[in-house]
Amino acid sequence: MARERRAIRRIENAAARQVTFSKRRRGLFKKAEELAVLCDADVALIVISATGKLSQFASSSMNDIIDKYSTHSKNLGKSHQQPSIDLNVEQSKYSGLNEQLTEASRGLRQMRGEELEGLSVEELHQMERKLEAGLHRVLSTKDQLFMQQISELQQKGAQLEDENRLLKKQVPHVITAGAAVVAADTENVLTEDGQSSESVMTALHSGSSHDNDDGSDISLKLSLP
Amino acid sequence: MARERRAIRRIENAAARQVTFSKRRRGLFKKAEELAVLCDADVALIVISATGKLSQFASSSMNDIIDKYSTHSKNLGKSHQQPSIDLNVEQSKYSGLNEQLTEASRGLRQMRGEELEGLSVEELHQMERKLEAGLHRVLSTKDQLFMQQISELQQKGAQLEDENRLLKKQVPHVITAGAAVVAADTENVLTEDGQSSESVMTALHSGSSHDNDDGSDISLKLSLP
DNA sequence: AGCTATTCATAATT
DNA sequence: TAATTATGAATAGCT
Repeated sequence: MARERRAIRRIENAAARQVTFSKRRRGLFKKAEELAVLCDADVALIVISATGKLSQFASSSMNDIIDKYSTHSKNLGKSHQQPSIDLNVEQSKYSGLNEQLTEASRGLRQMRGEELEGLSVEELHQMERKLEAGLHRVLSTKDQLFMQQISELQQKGAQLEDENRLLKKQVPHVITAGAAVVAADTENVLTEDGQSSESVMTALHSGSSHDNDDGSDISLKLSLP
Repeated sequence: MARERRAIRRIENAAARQVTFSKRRRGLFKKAEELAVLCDADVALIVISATGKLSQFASSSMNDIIDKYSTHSKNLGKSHQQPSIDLNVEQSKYSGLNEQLTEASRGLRQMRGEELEGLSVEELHQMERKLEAGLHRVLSTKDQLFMQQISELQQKGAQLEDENRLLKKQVPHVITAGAAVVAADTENVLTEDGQSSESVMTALHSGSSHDNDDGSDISLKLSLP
């Protein structure tokens, strides 16, 4: 697209290939995001360089989108039902989460308060969308934390089971009357959440009515005139 | 890129949005493939339109690429020894949930723009309230299921630990009879991955307490009066 | 679906 | 590696 057209085949020169990779990757991610925003589509993009470095973009939750893909392609892709933890990735959307939420809070304060006169309908819409996005990410993250916890508990449980099996082998005759032999095969569920936040129009309430803990309980209400 | 620059925000007009979607999607896929070919990279692209239609591109095998993504994304991705999990059975528990979500999403999409012409403001408000309530129920239910699962797993873990303790008490007595070597092996098994059994309970709380690096810590409460 | 006028992305070069 | 720039591509608004 410049100076001269370049044939679309593998660039043999490694340095040139790397340069082109950087440039085109940036462009590709930009366009992926633009498509998602402009057209309200779910977009997931994964790029792994020849050297193995990963970059990714997902308009919502990568795992949600992959799940949808799996469903669509009927591959019965249970292979990816594993608890998903897509943190710590280069382009992770979560890195800016707190920042965005801070911004959202400010926005909410503004909306609640007095300075609404100055905002146009379009600005309100935009704000609404930002809040939606932030909320989506929060819910997504909460789900992931849940899933992660469940996964960890399952692993620990499995470990304990193994351990117990071993111990029992060594104590063949010493099974005591009161030992709680747990039927350890109760269901373990790992189901991705059903994409709850495709768009949360006006109000959303995570009903996590649990005092308990993780601080991820969100209660947000946004309403437009 | 033409006639006039278009701001990158959701295109409100449904028809225009669809047209732009088609055009840009084609361009995006083209560039994805070009990047893969030119730079010898693995590229996976999934696009799901607002109406739920899927398109995809993968430079090699979509599943391979997703697997690589998963590997990259997870620190804990080594657990190929998951306890026998029957996902399919449990899926049924969620089928109703997903249905509700699908319905809610459809409704929300409708509210968002498409076929609203015929509805009065009052009807819209009513719809909004319905959806709000439905969403609330869905999220509530989901959270409760999560919590329930975690609770069950915790109980199970605690029971296993008790059992484990009991067994351990008995093992030393048995081994004095003869099998010292076996006992040593047992110790090793227990500490195989450096994770002691006692940490089962702490897993739950690990998600919330630290606002660390990964940005995944969410503790935010937004509420309007 | 096609057709341009424009803007954008980027290949070559510094 | 990061700019610069000339040029080919992509695409927004129309029809």
